[in-house]
Amino acid sequence: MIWCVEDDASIRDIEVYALISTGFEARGFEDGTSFWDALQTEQPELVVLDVMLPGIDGVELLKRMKASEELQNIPVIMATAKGTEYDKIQSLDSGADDYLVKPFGIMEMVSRVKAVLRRCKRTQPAKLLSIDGLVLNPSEHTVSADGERVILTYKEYELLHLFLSQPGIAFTREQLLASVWNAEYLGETRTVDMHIRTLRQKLGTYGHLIETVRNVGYRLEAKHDK
Amino acid sequence: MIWCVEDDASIRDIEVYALISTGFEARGFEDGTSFWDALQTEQPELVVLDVMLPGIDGVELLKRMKASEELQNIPVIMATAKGTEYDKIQSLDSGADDYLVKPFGIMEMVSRVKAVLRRCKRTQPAKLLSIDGLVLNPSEHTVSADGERVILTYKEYELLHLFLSQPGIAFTREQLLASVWNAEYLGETRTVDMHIRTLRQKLGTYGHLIETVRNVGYRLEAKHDK
DNA sequence: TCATGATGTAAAATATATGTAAAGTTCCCG
DNA sequence: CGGGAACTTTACATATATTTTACATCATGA
Repeated sequence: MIWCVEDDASIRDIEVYALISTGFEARGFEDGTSFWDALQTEQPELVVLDVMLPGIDGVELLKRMKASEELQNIPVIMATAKGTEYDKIQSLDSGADDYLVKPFGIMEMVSRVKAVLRRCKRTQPAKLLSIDGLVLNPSEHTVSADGERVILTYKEYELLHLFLSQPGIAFTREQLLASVWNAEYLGETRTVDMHIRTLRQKLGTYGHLIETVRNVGYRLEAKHDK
Repeated sequence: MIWCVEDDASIRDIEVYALISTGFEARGFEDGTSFWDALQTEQPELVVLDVMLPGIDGVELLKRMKASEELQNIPVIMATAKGTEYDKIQSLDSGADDYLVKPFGIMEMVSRVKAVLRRCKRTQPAKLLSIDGLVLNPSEHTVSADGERVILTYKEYELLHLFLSQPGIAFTREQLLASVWNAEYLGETRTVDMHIRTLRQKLGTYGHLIETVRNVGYRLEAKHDK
């Protein structure tokens, strides 16, 4: 969802229309106040923000966003009137991710939106996978049980990652081998069981979450019934 | 908070209004005495000061401010009547940060206020990235461990910068290559490991903060559990 | 209950990633 | 040019992860 804050209705409509026809979801705001109110309940992926606005101006809105823990990670592109050199620099200093100088072509805006989103995607904190007190953090590549760090090897981590990403569903050994290992193993071997064992051990109490499905493989029980 | 000292009520109101609608907090004073009194209890971020004032004049107020330990760091923009070259020079000599020649456009004033604030912001201490006694100063491009300067090469610095900017996050070698090196990465090589090694060495005790995430890459441990 | 196949367990054997050192390369600066 | 610093590559050592082997234990159905 992209939000465009622009007081000129015709410009705003073009922006929103262009973004929607490019495949984004988009929504327009005509002043800083309505935009700021909406921010309190919902957060967009990116904001295109005009500097000159009735009510609260764009630079002030930008500063407020960057001052907020929740909002500071939302990328912002500032739109400034031509020639306002001070404004341009001020915007960047306040943490804008890019700027547009009016009058700008609508395709330029779209491509800058894409560029900024691409650039920021890496920085976005990945969400956590968890069940009860068992938490897996993909971006940190860490696992903790009730706050205690659990050191896992690569395969153990990958197994747990797979289980947590689809709790409750049973995986055959072949599936596990295909996901965590790359190739296929021909001969029957106890490799998977081995790793399941060490994983269970390291998870302590939470090891019981990994159930064995006889003749099939393993599954992570969705609820902790201990 | 911006303070405007101006005896002409209509000009003063426009100034205050323009600043407020730009997002600043602002307050007006009609003479030098009330301004000076207020300075004793509260300090603004910046002052727009008219030269011609009833009671104490602007240049005199400026000199007093610059003579005061507490007040000398408050930036001041002087407003001088057109053609009074003498006032202009005297203002700058006395330590004004900028000046406006009457009659000035209200947006010009706002722009100069922003510009001066921006200029002063640079002088203020930059944001540091640190964990424990390990400090990286982006504006100085320096690193120190427990106060001791650590000399790093460019790549080492960039690596540490990346780690410190996102503590706890695990970076793959590909990500590190993409961030610190710009190019793409062909074939397996030990370059990253090499730089991690030298970085660890130079950081001494703090080198332990850089953890290796087997099969993935490296991560800066957020807490120092030496 | 017993037989049987599947899974749990432990330790040894193997494979692999990373640490380390040193040699080779590039690039910059006088 | 020449010297040096930073960077890259190579080669080997070491630590750790993974796989195998062998056997114990368990669940299930006749």
